[in-house]
Amino acid sequence: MADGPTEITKASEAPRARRGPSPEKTAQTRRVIVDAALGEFLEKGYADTTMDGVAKRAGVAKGTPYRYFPAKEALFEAVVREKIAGAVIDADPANRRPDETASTFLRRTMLVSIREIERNGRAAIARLVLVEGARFPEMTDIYRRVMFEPLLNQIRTLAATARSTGELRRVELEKYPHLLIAPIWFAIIHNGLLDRDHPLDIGDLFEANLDLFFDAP
Amino acid sequence: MADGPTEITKASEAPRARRGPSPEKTAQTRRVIVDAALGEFLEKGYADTTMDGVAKRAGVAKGTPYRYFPAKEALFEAVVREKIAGAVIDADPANRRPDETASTFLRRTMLVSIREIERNGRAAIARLVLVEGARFPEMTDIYRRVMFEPLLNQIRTLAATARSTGELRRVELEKYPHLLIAPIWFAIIHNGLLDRDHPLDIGDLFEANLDLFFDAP
DNA sequence: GATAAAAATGACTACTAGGTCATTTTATGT
DNA sequence: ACATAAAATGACCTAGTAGTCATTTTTATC
Repeated sequence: MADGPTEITKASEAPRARRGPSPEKTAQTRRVIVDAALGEFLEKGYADTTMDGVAKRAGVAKGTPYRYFPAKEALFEAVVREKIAGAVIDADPANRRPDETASTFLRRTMLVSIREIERNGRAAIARLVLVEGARFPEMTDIYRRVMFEPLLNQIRTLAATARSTGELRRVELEKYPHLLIAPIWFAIIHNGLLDRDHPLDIGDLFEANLDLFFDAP
Repeated sequence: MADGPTEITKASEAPRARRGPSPEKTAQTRRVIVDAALGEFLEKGYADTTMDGVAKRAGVAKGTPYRYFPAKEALFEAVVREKIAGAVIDADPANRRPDETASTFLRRTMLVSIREIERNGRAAIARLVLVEGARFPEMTDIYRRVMFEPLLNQIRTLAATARSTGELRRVELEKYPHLLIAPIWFAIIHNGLLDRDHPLDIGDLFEANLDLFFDAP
């Protein structure tokens, strides 16, 4: 997937002696470049980020990133792919404790990750994927498969269960689980793209929304 | 604001005889260029749109757009500025009929414009503003002032009124009028950027959301 | 039809930035 | 120390595109 400059020694050959800098150093360089690239992409967007700028920020020469990524596009894809991974908001019903209400469960799982979403940079990545999505449909596909659809399905399942136990009276969540996450996305674009000067507290907004479905305590 | 190629005759001078093509023709050319530019910007985004491409699409020569707009940036700004204008979703309480419930009023005003939002291209413009917003903060400012804040204020006012009459039991709307429009924005980015193949019906989503605040009929 | 003023043209320039590669540096095994 | 192979370098090449402007075309007036 992501090519490094080091040839992988085939198991069939005799493991030839390795010369030159250690693989650890190489991996480190790669990491520095990816981190620098993320910073540039977040600050300037894809089009306004230059490979030279990335190299400068990483403290390497113009040509070095090209030893790890064949083109700017590949660098971008690698960056997003590697940074999306940890960005999952999880509400897997399997983790629900016995006798825990759906409402409490959602506060313990979703709400907690949501409250960190701006601080830990995941909101910024979401915005990056959104904004560059038209140019990189594959990127958006990954995002959807990894983050989006699983969460919607978890919410749908949870809603169905909560309805059957009588905890949830409203029917809307089963048809439109989107209604639970819409305020999160709204706040993400609001805070980063629409009104940076008056950021919404994403956690508070989400809680207010939760109260609409599950009556406030 | 938007310079045309024709000098404006000052009222103090004798109104000299006008030569060359009529102002109507000139205005028409300008319109053709703006429309072509909108098309290109929507399809390719700002960075990937070329002035030559705009000219070709408009059926004019490379240099012609520059007679109307000094630079690509100015063309983009003019395009967005002129297309934002009509894109207002309105729920001005002043238009509320006597004895009309808040719920009915919102269905008659907001819901109607929302149901057209994809068809009439306003969703696409919203996405354009979002996606290019980082590069053109001024553009986003206009959007916020013209579309965003007025609507939020209208909703807030409406919520306060509906609460005082007892029609609205939930308190959330007064603190977070955003909760009413979040699903609209969510659907706009969902349909255009996240999952083009499975578009949500924005009107239905909005109605389901409305039912959360005002009990379903 | 001649004239003049504005509009339109498109070859041209300048510049930016992606990508290459011969050369140099680094680090390891002998 | 020396040899060697990988990693890193940065001058260089090139494609593409924003913006210019001398020239040509259009069209209303005389």
